[in-house]
Amino acid sequence: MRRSELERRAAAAASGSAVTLEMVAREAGVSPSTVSRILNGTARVRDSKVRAVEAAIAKLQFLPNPVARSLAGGKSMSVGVVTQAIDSPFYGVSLAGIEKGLLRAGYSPLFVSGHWREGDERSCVDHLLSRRVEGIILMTSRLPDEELVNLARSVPLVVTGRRVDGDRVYCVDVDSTLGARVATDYLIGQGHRRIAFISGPPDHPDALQRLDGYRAALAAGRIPFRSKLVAAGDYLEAGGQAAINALLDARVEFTAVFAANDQTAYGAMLALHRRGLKVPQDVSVVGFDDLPTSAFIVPPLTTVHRYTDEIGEGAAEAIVDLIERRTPHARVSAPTLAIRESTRPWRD
Amino acid sequence: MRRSELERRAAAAASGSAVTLEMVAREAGVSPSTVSRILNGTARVRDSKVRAVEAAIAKLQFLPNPVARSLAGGKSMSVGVVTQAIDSPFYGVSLAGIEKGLLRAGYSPLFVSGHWREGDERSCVDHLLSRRVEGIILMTSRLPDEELVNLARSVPLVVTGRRVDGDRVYCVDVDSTLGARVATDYLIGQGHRRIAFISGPPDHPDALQRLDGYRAALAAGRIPFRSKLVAAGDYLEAGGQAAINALLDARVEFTAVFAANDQTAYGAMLALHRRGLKVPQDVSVVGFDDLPTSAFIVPPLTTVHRYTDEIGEGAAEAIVDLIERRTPHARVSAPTLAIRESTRPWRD
DNA sequence: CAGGGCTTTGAAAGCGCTTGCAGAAACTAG
DNA sequence: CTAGTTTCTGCAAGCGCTTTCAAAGCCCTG
Repeated sequence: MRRSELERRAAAAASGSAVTLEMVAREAGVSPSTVSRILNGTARVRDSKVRAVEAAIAKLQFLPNPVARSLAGGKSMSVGVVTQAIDSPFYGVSLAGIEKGLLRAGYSPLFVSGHWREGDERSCVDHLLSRRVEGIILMTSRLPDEELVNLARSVPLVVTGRRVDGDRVYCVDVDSTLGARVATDYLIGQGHRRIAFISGPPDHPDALQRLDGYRAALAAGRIPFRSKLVAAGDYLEAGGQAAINALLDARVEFTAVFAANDQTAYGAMLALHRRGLKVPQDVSVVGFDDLPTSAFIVPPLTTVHRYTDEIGEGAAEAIVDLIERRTPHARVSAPTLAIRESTRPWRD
Repeated sequence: MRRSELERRAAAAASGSAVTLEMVAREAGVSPSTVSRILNGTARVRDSKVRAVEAAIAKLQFLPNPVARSLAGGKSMSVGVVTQAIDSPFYGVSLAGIEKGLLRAGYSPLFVSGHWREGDERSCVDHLLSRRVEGIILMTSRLPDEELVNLARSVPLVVTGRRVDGDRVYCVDVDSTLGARVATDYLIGQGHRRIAFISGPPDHPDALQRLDGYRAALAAGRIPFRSKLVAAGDYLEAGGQAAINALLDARVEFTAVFAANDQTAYGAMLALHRRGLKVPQDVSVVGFDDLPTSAFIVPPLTTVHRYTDEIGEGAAEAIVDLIERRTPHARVSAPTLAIRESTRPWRD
């Protein structure tokens, strides 16, 4: 069934003769306007005609041309998605969620990557605008707040990974501060006092939030914050590795490491291993993100689980709400801690 | 500069007044056709007018509307990309390559996921066709050969991960058989004789190729193939884990494991660890794909490196060639072995 | 059964751009 | 300087669909 349709369509396209709305109209003995109205539900149409048109559509295997639709209706039924790295294990899951949520509502996603560069991101947005998208989802954008607010004047925006207040801007995000807090609390609860923190890139809003959460947990645990325990990472494995090496070279003592994301944690674990330190016997490690792989590395990583798919679906839902002038209410669950085997209690 | 343009555009869109080609024509004192011709280089135009139009374009910040362009010109400047799982770490890198290659040639990608399901894949293709893409890239498609050949009558195709012969079909792929051969050869060269193989899903062409390569290497090394050494995996971590457990439970003896992909290898390593076997001291492990993470797990994984970005860029290049009626010649480099620390020589 | 008020429907005018066609302009040659 | 070419360039007709506007049809009521 589906199969033959595909073939028919293929043949049609090959011969350059796609079925048009007009052909349907003729076949059904009504005017194009009527067909259009039935298709879009923009007006009541006599039942008998509805049936005739539906029959014609089925017979001709008509599929409306979205391009013509966009042009005529001024709406493209597509939304732009600016991600930073389509190949990052982290974004992948969100993107899948976005795709799912958008398709369900009849929109198609247009993915483009900003590569963490402000300039690239700007041209992505331009590109999307020129494609007449009806909304844009920005994953952890780097553009300044004010620019986003401004952009929102022309097209609704959903941003993830940071907070921006504006008229047609909606933020869907997990609470990174809370996640970091939970992770650090856990470590403290396990008896750790000297907890190193490997940060993310300092120009990343959520990296800062994670640091805040770490500090808040320390404060709550009456442990003084010591900047020597904080090492700079870059959200990548290499950064985590370098950070541990730096810490160890500086002879900083710690019994646990909280890495700002899982990739950082992987790098950290490798560095510890190379220096002869065992996880979790000598050092406990906690990550953030809970990448699919994290449950399978050796040892399985204790990490902050964030509901990444929810971010994606939530973002999709919110942008659709915004486009259709409803008030979005998408929320994502609070992060939780997935306790696995890279941590253990500490007793001095 | 860029900044202000974006703002201007935003404002324009907000007030519903995008700059049109006609406005440019008026500003430059020529007809719309002339502007169009200059834009597309479809005809010679007097120098003075070219300059006038260019000035007008710059002044008005005109950006042609791709939707109108598609409708009028019958070409959408977009190509569909059917991937199986946008969130798989493996596809990510290819997708990035595709995006890069396509954008460079002026096309935009439309990503959709088939989720490894034939039905989903079919609707993806339908969706893309309805969006009037000019070409489709299918990443490891599941559709039958004949259907693809047929589809190619309506739109040029590039398929990865398998071979299909047809008129407007081009395959870009790494040689999985060779990759598997290289990996297994290496293990044999290190003195291993009992090499287990964890396969991929049997309905996956490249999974079969990997098995072939494994067998070919054994044959070349005069080692009899033993089916007990082959365990079924699913290209995911869990499958690798289960496979090792099955092997161990069946008391199959082996000193090395060749996993059909890296994710499988991760799962295998975890299972070995849980059973108290050390990698590489007790068992050597080799993977396939060389995911970015593989260099950072403990121990860093020896694995077949495939130039995934080349697959993406090659696919993009090929589809553009096909669309523009040139003969594609994109090739991807042969896989190589990234030797790291999950393997060691074996002496009985 | 005429008149009023709704509902249903078609004609036609676009949406912004491309392109075939034919007239205008610019050259060349005689 | 004119006829014959070769270049330019504008007009107008779409691409396939949406949407306004007004005419047509329908159902009541008095």
